[in-house]
Amino acid sequence: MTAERNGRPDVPQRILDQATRLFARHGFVGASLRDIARAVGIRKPSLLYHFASKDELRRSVLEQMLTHWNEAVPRILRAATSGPEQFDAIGAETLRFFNDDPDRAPLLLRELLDRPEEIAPLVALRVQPWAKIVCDYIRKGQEQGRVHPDVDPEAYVAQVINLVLCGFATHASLRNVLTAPTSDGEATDRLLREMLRVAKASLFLPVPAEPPTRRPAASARA
Amino acid sequence: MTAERNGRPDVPQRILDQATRLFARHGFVGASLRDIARAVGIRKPSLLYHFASKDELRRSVLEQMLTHWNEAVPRILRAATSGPEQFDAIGAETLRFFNDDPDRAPLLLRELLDRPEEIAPLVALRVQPWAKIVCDYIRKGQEQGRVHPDVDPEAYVAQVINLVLCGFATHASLRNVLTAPTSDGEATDRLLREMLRVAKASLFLPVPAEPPTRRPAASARA
DNA sequence: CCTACCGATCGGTAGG
DNA sequence: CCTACCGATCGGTAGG
Repeated sequence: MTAERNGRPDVPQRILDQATRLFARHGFVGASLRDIARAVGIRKPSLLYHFASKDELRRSVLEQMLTHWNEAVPRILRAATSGPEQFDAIGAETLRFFNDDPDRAPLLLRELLDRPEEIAPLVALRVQPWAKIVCDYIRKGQEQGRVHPDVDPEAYVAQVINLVLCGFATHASLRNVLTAPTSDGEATDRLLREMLRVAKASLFLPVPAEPPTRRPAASARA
Repeated sequence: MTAERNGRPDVPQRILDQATRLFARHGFVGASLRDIARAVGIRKPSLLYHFASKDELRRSVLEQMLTHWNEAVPRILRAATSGPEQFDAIGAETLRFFNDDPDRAPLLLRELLDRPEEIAPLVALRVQPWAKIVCDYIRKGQEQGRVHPDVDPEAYVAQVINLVLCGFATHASLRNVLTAPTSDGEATDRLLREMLRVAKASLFLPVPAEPPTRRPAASARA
């Protein structure tokens, strides 16, 4: 346990939290050690006592986020066990990860832009198990005729990652690109709902009409 | 004309080009005026003779990109006139815009992350006409039963922008997240193809089997 | 965890 | 378009 007796997290954790926030908002070079220290309520040299350099702080921030991701993966894979709403369950758990801390998507996206050669393999490693499950699920669905036969599983997964990452990282900016009349919360809802719908509709075949009490389809539509 | 007699662009244009490149690669704070000046082959004070401040240089870079976008829009809208492959034509022209200069997507994405409140309305203004056409096209398609009735046109457009922007900005990093066996060019192709497929498959209904010889289409909808 | 301080680099200016 | 220079801020260190 790294939390102190009173409710407040200990200093290293508070540094990590504020660094996450400021790196996500202003980027690695745009957020100075002074800014981060001030947000924590200490001086810069004190910060450097806990993290030997700015770059070590960056790596620690990233590592903490990937640890959180690793904790979320079992939940996601459990959601992917069986049942007709597997996809919704995986989607809900994945969205939850980015919703739990709104800094995660922009932080990851910035790292991908700033240091692709360093981050890509790191992400690949952690996303691999998740992606493999989803790809297998897709291929099985294709054999069973539930999934579009022309889906390229790996490329589909990559594009959905793009969609989710960018969707969360810029939804604060892009929701106003839509017509203004909607409230902020409503605009976010519309964007999230459409994000999931796009991911689903591009994956599944339009269900060959075999729900419980339906006749052999053909004319059913609307 | 701003180009000199010999093939080389004039100095301000060369500054804009290098600034675009370095802002896209390292971000606004991460690319110094010294770096940009050196890439052009002049000294920093000379650069500041052409652009009064770093921020003015940033605005000029952005303005040039939006100007290029404005030049692409008529081509895109012309492609959207009529014919069954409207969507492919719009897609091809839009992809061409980002392909013509690989710095455009990351530059725009970085600006959206760094200065959402400044960039969002600016993008909204320039994307509005394009988005309106696409939204009208979607709604017409919905009335005609060619497009999924549960597509939220504005949200769909926003998500496709996300997909394209992030897809181009990070495709260099994420294509290796896929299985490695493919060559770089092939991986890019797979990602681009899947990007278009996702955008299309989530939009159109699975063509109600009434190809060339079209009749009034009364039976297609219950 | 602090004060005091370091060289390097930042954006920008003076002056020609 | 240049050389020479400015104050401010950067990441990081000494020393307690």
